[in-house]
Amino acid sequence: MSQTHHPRGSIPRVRHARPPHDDVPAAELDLGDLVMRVARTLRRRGTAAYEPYELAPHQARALRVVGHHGTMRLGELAQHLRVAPRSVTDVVDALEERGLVARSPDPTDRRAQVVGLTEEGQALLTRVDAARRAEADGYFARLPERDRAALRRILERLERAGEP
Amino acid sequence: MSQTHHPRGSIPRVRHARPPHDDVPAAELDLGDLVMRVARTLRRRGTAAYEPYELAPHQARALRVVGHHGTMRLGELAQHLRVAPRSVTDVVDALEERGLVARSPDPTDRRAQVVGLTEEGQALLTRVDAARRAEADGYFARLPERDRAALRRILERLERAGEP
DNA sequence: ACTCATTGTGAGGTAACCTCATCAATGAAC
DNA sequence: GTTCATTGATGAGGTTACCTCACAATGAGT
Repeated sequence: MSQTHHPRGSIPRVRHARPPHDDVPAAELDLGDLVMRVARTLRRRGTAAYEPYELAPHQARALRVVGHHGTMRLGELAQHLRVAPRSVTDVVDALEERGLVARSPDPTDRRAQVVGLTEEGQALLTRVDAARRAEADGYFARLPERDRAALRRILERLERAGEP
Repeated sequence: MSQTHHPRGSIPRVRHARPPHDDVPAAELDLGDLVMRVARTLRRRGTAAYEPYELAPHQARALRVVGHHGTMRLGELAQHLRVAPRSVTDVVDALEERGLVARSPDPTDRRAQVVGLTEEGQALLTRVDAARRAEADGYFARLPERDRAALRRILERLERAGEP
C-alpha cells in the first residue's frame, strides 16, 4: 500500500501548517503584487486540492491540456503551458511514470514525440476536472458572477496581447 | 566593478531566452489558470525589471513593504508578504547582506528582532519604486484605466475575504 | 517555580522554473 | 548526394521561492 517510491515528480508531503494569514490590509500593493498574492493562494489551495490524486498543480494543468486538446507534441505542450520546452520534459516524465500519459513517436517527424492520455489518465482527468471545479467554487465563489466574468475578460485581454 | 561575490540571495544570471509565446488561445482555461499565467508572465518580467538592481522580485517586494510600512518585526513582515515566518529569514538575510536593511533587537521583546531600511536601502527603494511603476506601465498599460481599477478591486476583494 | 506559547533560525526538502550543451533528424542549398 | 544551419527533445546543473521540523531563548500565566 505505502507507495514508498517517489520517483521524480512526486508529491511527498503537503501539510501547509496554516500559513499565517491575518487581515493585513492590501493597501499600498500594486496590481502586480495583488496578482502574485492571489497566485500564491491559488497554488497553495491547488496543491491541497490535487493532493488526493497525488498530482502537483502543474502536473494537473498539463494533464488537462493534453486531455482537452488531444495528443500533441511536447513542444506544443510547452507553448500551451507557456514554459520553456525543457520544462515539460519533467512534467511529462512524471505523468508518464504514473501511467497517465504516454509518449509515442511523431509519425511525421522522427525527431519529435507526441504525448497523449492513457486510459488511466483519461479516467483521472475526469475526476480532476471535478475537483478543480469544486476548488474554484471554493475560492472564486467569493466573487459575484459579474466580477468573475469581468476578471476572466480582463485577464484574457492581458495575456492575449502580443508580447509577454 | 564586477561584484564577483554572490553570497546567498544573489541573482547571477537572468537571460530568459525569449520564452515561447505564440498566440495559443486562452480557451478552456479557467480563472485559476489565467491567474497563474499572468503571474508567470509577471514573474518573468519582474525578474528582468529588477535585474539592474540585482534584486529578485521577492526581495524587491520585501524592501517595499519594509520601506513603506516602516521598521517592523520579522514575523510581521511574514504576515504582510503572506509567507511562512521562516521564509522571511532568507529574504532579510539577503537584503541585509547587501546592506539594504538592518536587523536590530526589538526593545520590547528580547526574543524578537525588527528590520528597517538602511540609508542605502532607502535610496534603492526610491529607484526601485520608479522602475516598478515603469514596469507596470509596460504590462498593465495594455488595459484601459477602467479595467485596471476593476482588476484591482476584484483582486483585493478576493484576498480580503477571511480564509486563504 | 513550572508550564506553555511565541520568535526567529538552522537544517533539510520540494516544485517549478531556467540555461547550456548535446544528439538525432530535417530540410534547404549547393 | 553532401554539407549545414535548424529544430525537437533531453541530460546536467542551477535558481527562486516556498515549505516543515526541531530548537534555544524568552515571555506570560498559574
